[in-house]
Amino acid sequence: MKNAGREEKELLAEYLRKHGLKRSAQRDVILDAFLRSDRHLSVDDLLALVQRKHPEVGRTTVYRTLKLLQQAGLATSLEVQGQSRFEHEFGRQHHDHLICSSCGDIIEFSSPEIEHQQDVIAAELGFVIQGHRHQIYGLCKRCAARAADASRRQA
Amino acid sequence: MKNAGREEKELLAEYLRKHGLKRSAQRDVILDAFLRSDRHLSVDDLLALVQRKHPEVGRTTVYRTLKLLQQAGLATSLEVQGQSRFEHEFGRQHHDHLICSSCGDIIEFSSPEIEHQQDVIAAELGFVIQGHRHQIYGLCKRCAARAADASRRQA
DNA sequence: GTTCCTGCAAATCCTTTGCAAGTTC
DNA sequence: GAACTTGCAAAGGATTTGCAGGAAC
Repeated sequence: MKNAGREEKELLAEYLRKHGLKRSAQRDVILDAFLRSDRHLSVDDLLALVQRKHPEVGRTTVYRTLKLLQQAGLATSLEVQGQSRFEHEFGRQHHDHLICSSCGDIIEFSSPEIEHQQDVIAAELGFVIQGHRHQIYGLCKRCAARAADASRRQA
Repeated sequence: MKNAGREEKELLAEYLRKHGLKRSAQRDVILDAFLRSDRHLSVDDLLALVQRKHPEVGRTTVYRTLKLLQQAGLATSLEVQGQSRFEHEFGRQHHDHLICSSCGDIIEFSSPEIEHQQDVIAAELGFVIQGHRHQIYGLCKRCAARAADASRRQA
């Protein structure tokens, strides 16, 4: 795991250069924490990770840096319960999410069939797709099992 | 259009009775305004409609009544740009939405193929579906045409 | 009469913005 | 040194909640 995320770090550096922006210790640290995680982080999740080693970094900077990372193509966001969460974007194929309403777990899925159907629907309407969000809510395997168990015991 | 929404009104009455809740002038008026519209209303949209004839009704009551209508199965919500919007639920089949990022228009679609694929995906993961949200963003036919026009003129 | 409703103001949650001080190039 | 960044505090928008007065059953 040496040089983990080296490519992403260079991408950010390039983005900064191209846009006349500046490097900073905070940006380095936030990107690093972001890359080390493979979860769907909320702003506060990421802030907490960063503050473990750098308590002086502020929430505002995390917000601003995440926006930057999105613009640089390193992160994308999803909305879960009215809150933004962020995941890696670079080098990943598009996917959507199943979200467990019990434990909050977020599972990724991708479906060429669904993507294709979207195109068909849009084409019929003359609609030009720019993006989409598709979330499936329910119980993950574990929580479903637990729920089944509980109702069995009750019977 | 005599007795428009009579069935829905009875449904609400029944819901109130069953739950030991009370009827009120505000609830009548809000439901009525909601039923007369066929758009995807924000809380403030609905508030404005209601206040045309009943300026004394407060925003809080609209919030509370919309929650009630959802529980009674008369309304469902969708999230658009971090804001809730509401549409009729009773007697309607499930559908999802295309949202024009230029004019804000919301177009409905439904796709048995997509619904089926969702079931397949969930089944593979042992995930029990409770619901889903699927939104496609882009340009509606009219805005796409306008955009194409503008870029042509520029060339 | 008791219980439920209403509307206001205040509070909450997430996110953005103004600004003075600190950094980077 | 000019331009960009930061972190705080304040502002912002959407939604919820506490509460006293009013309506429904």
